Amino acid sequence: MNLPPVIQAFVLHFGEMGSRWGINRTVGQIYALLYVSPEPLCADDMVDRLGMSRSNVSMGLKELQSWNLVRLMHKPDDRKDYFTTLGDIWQIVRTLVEERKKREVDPTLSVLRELLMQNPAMADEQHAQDKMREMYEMIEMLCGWYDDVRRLETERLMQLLSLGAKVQKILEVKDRLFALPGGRSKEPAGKEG
Amino acid sequence: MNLPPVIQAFVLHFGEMGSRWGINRTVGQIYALLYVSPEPLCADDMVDRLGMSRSNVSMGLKELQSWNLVRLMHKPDDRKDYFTTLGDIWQIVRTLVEERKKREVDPTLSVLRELLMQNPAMADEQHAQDKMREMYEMIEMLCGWYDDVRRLETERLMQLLSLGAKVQKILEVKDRLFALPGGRSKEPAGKEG
DNA sequence: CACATATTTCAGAAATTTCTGAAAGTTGAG
DNA sequence: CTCAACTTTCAGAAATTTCTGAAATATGTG
Repeated sequence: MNLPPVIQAFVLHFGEMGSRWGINRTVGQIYALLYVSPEPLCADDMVDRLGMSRSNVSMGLKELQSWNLVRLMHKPDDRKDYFTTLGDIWQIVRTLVEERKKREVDPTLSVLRELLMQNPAMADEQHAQDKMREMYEMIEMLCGWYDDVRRLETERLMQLLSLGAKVQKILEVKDRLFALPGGRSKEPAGKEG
Repeated sequence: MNLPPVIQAFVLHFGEMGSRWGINRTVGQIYALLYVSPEPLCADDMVDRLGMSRSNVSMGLKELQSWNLVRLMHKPDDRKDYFTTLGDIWQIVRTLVEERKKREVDPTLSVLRELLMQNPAMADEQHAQDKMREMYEMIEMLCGWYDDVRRLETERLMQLLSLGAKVQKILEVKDRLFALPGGRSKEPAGKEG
């Protein structure tokens, strides 16, 4: 590797992290390098700095493009492809979550839905389906929440995150304010309304 | 494998998912099987049903115990170790998040903190540190939020999730209610009181 | 088209991870 | 202590994933 020490440490760490999250180590390194680079880099830059083969860089970039994590650019009078990460860190996280949902969560929901349609042949299958339903409903709930918050502007999202569980307190106030004599204030907050 | 079809499909799918998230396929299978089993299972049960070696099951269970995902039990007059998953699906997700934070997020924060202390030797390092700071601050913010919501009871958490971005509307109402003439209502919502 | 420059593909090599059987370790009962 | 029942360890085998160099492909230029 041919990088200033601080950048090298960062790149190595994110290579490791990547591989713990099912992302190829070198793909993690390429992305980390792009993330901290002030200018777009071409494949040969990455070969120089990361010390991996040209073909490996090529495959890594292809992978990153398929994840929408990287954008291809050109410079005038230069036939090389240059790459950058796109957006700020919040946009990056949004993209990561979106892609992982598409690739792993949605297919899991499909599988669960399909298995829940089957007729249980025995008691164990019946019980298994109950557990699968429990899981299905949780994932659906998380997806519903995600679908809602992903539309927020980053500014608003950060506001919400800063609030944390204090939202809870606001809800309690709301509950008290709108409490009806019949005790309807205890009904769970629904999405409608 | 020696499992009813619905359970087998579930176990296989979660083995796949596990391996996409950096969890060994067979560990995923063991956990999936335990999750849908109505009764605690012993290692030999798992060997029978999953068709893997006894030693593999032993290692998988050790791994799952280190993640606090599985509890060891005993039956009267039986020297075997029996295992179950613990808690409902929400508790499971909490445990997963907690452990992953401990193993991956916290160490990442340490690395970033350390790298941000270094004196940048050149312009590129300076820029890299700016990007690392951006990342560090985002992770801190997410952790702060997590630290808040993880304390909520599941019932409350679900309520919050169902609300989704509607919390936003409540905030807007609050902003209007407490708006001061000087325009202070536009300050970002802080964690302090 | 021929050439130079650049990228991609892919078969096999290398590295890593996972899995297994055999041996060693542990534990409770007699 | 000895035995039987059970679990863990671990070195090497097997499987999988990653990486590479060489060849193929693509593309802009004259």
